[in-house]
Amino acid sequence: MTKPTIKDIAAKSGVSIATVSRVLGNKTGSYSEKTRTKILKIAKELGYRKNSVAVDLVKKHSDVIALIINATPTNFSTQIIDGIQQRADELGQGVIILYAGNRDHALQHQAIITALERSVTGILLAAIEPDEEDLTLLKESRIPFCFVSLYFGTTAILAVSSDNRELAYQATQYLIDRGHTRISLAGIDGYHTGSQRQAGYQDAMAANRLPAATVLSGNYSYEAGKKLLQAVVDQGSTAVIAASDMVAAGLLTAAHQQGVRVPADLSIMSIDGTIICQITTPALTSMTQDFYQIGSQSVNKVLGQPAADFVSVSVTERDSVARLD
Amino acid sequence: MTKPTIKDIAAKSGVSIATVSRVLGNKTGSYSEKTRTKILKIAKELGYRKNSVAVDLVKKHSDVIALIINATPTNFSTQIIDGIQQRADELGQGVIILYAGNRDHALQHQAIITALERSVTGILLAAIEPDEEDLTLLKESRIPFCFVSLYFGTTAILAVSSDNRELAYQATQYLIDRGHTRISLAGIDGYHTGSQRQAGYQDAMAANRLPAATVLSGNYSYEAGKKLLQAVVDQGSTAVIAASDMVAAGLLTAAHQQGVRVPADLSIMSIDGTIICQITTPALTSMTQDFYQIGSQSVNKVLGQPAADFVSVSVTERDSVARLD
DNA sequence: TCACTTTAAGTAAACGTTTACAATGCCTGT
DNA sequence: ACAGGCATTGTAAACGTTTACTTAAAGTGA
Repeated sequence: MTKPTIKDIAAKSGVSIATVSRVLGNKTGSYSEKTRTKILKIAKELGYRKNSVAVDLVKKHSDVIALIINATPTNFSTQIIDGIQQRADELGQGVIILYAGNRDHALQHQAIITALERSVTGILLAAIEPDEEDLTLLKESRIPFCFVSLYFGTTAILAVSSDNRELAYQATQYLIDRGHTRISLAGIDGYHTGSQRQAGYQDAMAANRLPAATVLSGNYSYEAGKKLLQAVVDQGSTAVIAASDMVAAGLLTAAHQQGVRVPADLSIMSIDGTIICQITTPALTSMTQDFYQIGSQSVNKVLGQPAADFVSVSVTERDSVARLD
Repeated sequence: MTKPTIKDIAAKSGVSIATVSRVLGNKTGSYSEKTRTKILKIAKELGYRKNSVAVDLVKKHSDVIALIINATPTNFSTQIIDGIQQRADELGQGVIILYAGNRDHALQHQAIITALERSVTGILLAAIEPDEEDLTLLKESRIPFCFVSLYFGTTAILAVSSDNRELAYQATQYLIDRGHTRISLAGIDGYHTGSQRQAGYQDAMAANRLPAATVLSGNYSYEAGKKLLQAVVDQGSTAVIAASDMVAAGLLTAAHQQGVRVPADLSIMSIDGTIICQITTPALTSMTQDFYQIGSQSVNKVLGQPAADFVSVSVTERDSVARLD
């Protein structure tokens, strides 16, 4: 037995497929109660399940938004996804997630194409740094897209994120307020998010007439953090701002291994504020982002609803920052 | 301008849509090189992008496998996804991920239905415990499904996972070999995975003529771990097997807070072996699962290729287990 | 040159829905 | 009893592809 269609239901109940479609689609007021119950009964008997592919084709439209993610944001992705899923649900949209690997260009490109070919309502790109080609592809398609947790420095491209410059500025100021003057910034890359944070850090240092250290670049990973501790020590800093919780965790592991005490010898300020911060010893003080909000606002934005460009950040004090006197 | 179709290409190049379709679909040997280049050129000019929805409809088939995940496996999900994506790619299948929230029944059900309606090649359910209704739904559909990281105790239902009984047995034996006799098991639930691990633990204890402690149940989360430390202490155990890295991390945090030294006062053996184990202090000794393999094998299995039922586990020694003398 | 094969291309049906439009029958008020 | 309206249903086109079948043209060997 092959999968039943509305044609089967129509045949079995002696009505036309149009009527079946209307009943199943809940078009009000165009069929009698009697037909309705009969059709519903037969549909259930047959184990009918609608073919969304056919529906999408005729409607030229999907009621689905595609979310493209990569491996990097492991730690915070569930919060973003929760926010997206929840808000999408409220707006009657389904969500499919496309995985773009670990900053893998081919996969990333493939994911975008897949989304485009499926006539989705909108495309969300979480923590994805697109290359020119991808961006052109997106722009030329008729379908709206929005970057999540990434800001281009222009409102011409839809995006929802924390204000990375402000975030880094606050992180830096927080450390300065606690007496630190030699502060490192570690683990960021040279793309949008990274350079915005770098700017915030440098501005804050300058505003306090303090010399900014050379930024220690990395890829937001645990391994990067581990590798960068030595450089931080070499810079003679008493505090370091980590580009992510993972970087912070890596710095901390390396610190333990090399006998650098945290926070006595070195204070660590992390960026993200996920559960990772609670797991380490000492727990990591962090600039905490509201990933759930970022997710739900981005859904609003990609669907053309009013939405914030930036969502607020706050510092969560834990145990990795010392006050210097 | 609306999205171009093969009809537009056909019109512009003066051939029929059949020919266009053949060229674009790379059907060899049924068109001349000249037409081919002409069509390709025009397609590019027009910015043509195939409509997968229409293709799927006519082919009644998707070349896509659906992966349903929930929030719980945050920690290991990327490895599983990597394995799945990689293997699926090799076999010419795309992957779409459907998110089922935090063990949210409605969402989970919805995700299954979505997959069913989209005529995917196969459905993968990662760390999902289905209820009867979901299982019936899946069985009655014509499409193959495979559970990932969950074993039903029967080969009637496709599944790929670690051998949870064996895993727990080994974990227990490992601790016993190091002189522990009072061992707790914390954080598991009563479903398949949980009860298999419980059995392994109890068997190992019995085989060593040791009394098994009452199993401390939980939901594999950090919070559960935190909450359960006191119970572990109350059981007077010198060692505890944690149901997951997150549970282990929770136990450890609570231990720090309550002055219980790890591993001096209490040894912790974690299950999973993700990066979390490296982040904590002390680093967590773990039963390490090969999630990448679990992922790739499950793709094989759901596509009808030869595949393992179980993938091997191993212990990774770190610093959270003490030897008792 | 003729019958025959090969190559290149076209025609039209099919996939499973939705929906504009048409048709039917019944009811209403006069 | 009849025009008009409404409720209910049917007919058929459309969505953008793929593909079986057909046709036309060109090449082949004797």
